[in-house]
Amino acid sequence: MGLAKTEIFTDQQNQIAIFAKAFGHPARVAILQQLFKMDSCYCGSLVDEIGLAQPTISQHLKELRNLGLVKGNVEGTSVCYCIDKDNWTVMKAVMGDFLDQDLPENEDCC
Amino acid sequence: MGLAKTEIFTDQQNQIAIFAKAFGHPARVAILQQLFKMDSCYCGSLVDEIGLAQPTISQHLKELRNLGLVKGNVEGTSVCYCIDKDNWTVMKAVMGDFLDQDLPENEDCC
DNA sequence: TTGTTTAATTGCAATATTACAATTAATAAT
DNA sequence: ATTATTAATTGTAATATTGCAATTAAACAA
Repeated sequence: MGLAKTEIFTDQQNQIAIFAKAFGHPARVAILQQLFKMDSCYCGSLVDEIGLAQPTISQHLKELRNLGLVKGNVEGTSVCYCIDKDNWTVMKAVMGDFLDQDLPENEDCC
Repeated sequence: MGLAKTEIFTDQQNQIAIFAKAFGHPARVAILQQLFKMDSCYCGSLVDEIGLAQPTISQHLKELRNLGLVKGNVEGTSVCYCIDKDNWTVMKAVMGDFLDQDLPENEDCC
């Protein structure tokens, strides 16, 4: 069908998947890395830096904004984007709980 | 188009996106959590546990296997799956470098 | 007001993903 | 050999994602 059956999963599982999806495209990874590097950035700078068309970058920014990982500040005709530190911390905690799982040392079937 | 322009991104950015995509579906998150919890698991057990059809689980397992996060061991008519600890560690390092970025404390445009 | 600049939105085409029924493959059991 | 069990594969339908041209919106500048 193409649509995930989210209702059969826990909120935690769905939230991990939603955050992970945000990082599931290299353009969004690049945007976030650039925002970390520059502390803040304009949409046009990201277009120049990354090399995708302006509507494409704008669309990826929208997804990151909707997730709360990025926030934007209107400055005249420009919009200055930056990482939302608080939500980044929340995301890191959620992903960390998942990624930092550990297996018991003993058994291993494979 | 629907296909990411991977050639304009760094290997690191693409690799982060590929790993993240693996976690971008709650079924794969659930499968991995179950494998951590049980240490190992049969495909049929995952079908019962998660509640998606057998071909669907099998397909998700295949993706996780192709990425190297999971490995399978044939035991008669069953296949025992478990986490590939070594590759999980590699993945954690790659994702960690990305997630643990820090901003300078001072400036903040937004 | 009229242009200029910057970013968001719309519309569309192409590809990817998700899900499952039906089938096939492989091994074990009788 | 036949049957049962388990998982992979195939085929197909539905939805999602990606990318960009064209357009629109909003703020500033002259």
